[in-house]
Amino acid sequence: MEADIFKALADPNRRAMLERLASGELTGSALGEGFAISQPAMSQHIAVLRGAGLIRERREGRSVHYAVNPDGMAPLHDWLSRYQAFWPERLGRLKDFLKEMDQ
Amino acid sequence: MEADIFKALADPNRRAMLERLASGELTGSALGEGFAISQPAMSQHIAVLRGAGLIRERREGRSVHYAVNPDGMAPLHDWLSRYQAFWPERLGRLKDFLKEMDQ
DNA sequence: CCAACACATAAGCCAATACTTATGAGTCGC
DNA sequence: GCGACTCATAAGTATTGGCTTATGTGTTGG
Repeated sequence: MEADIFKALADPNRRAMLERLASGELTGSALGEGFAISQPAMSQHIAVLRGAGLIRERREGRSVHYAVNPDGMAPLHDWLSRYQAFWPERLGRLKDFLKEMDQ
Repeated sequence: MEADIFKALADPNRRAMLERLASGELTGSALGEGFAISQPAMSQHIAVLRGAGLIRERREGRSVHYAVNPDGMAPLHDWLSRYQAFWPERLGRLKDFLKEMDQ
């Protein structure tokens, strides 16, 4: 699981795809625009991201709408939290951020 | 930078090494114990982790002590925070954690 | 129906990478 | 100084991974 996530994120194209999806749901062809790779390459990347649980898909007619999976990054976050002890100053900044959010 | 981190973390052996180092500083040979790979392989993995800024080293005599770099994971954390909007419930748990820390 | 469309799968190719053995460079104890 | 020790580097090999072209599967509109 965790390993699949790290592997999926190791590729810059896949990270870029995720970042585009972070702005909202997109169909496969819409997501592919701006990438200098073929449609099959995109499809394969999507398969990897889905295999890692990072995206969800919703078929609608002949197109498929992809979106970021709400808690797909959770295992990564959990893994990363093991190292929070190493950056107390960042915790402070995060605290400020959360305080702001409360208002 | 960011790309180097993701690439470094894509390998399970390197992640395991980091997790061992999270418990505290270790020399190269001590870090290598329990891994079924050769010493040069370990050394190469270490070079990748250092290249990604994830570990620091301290020479002491003929051995080298490796440790997690305090803010090496910061770029990863920053990247990940872009997706925090997708897990509000996790933010809640984190808030509780920080509140506990204050006491 | 049938042609165009949207996406997935197959198969092959090439580059990146993780591993090996062999060796190098520096340090320590005797 | 010399052998043992710790780690790094070199060079070669085998696997992995991302890309391509070609093709398959399902959907839609005329």
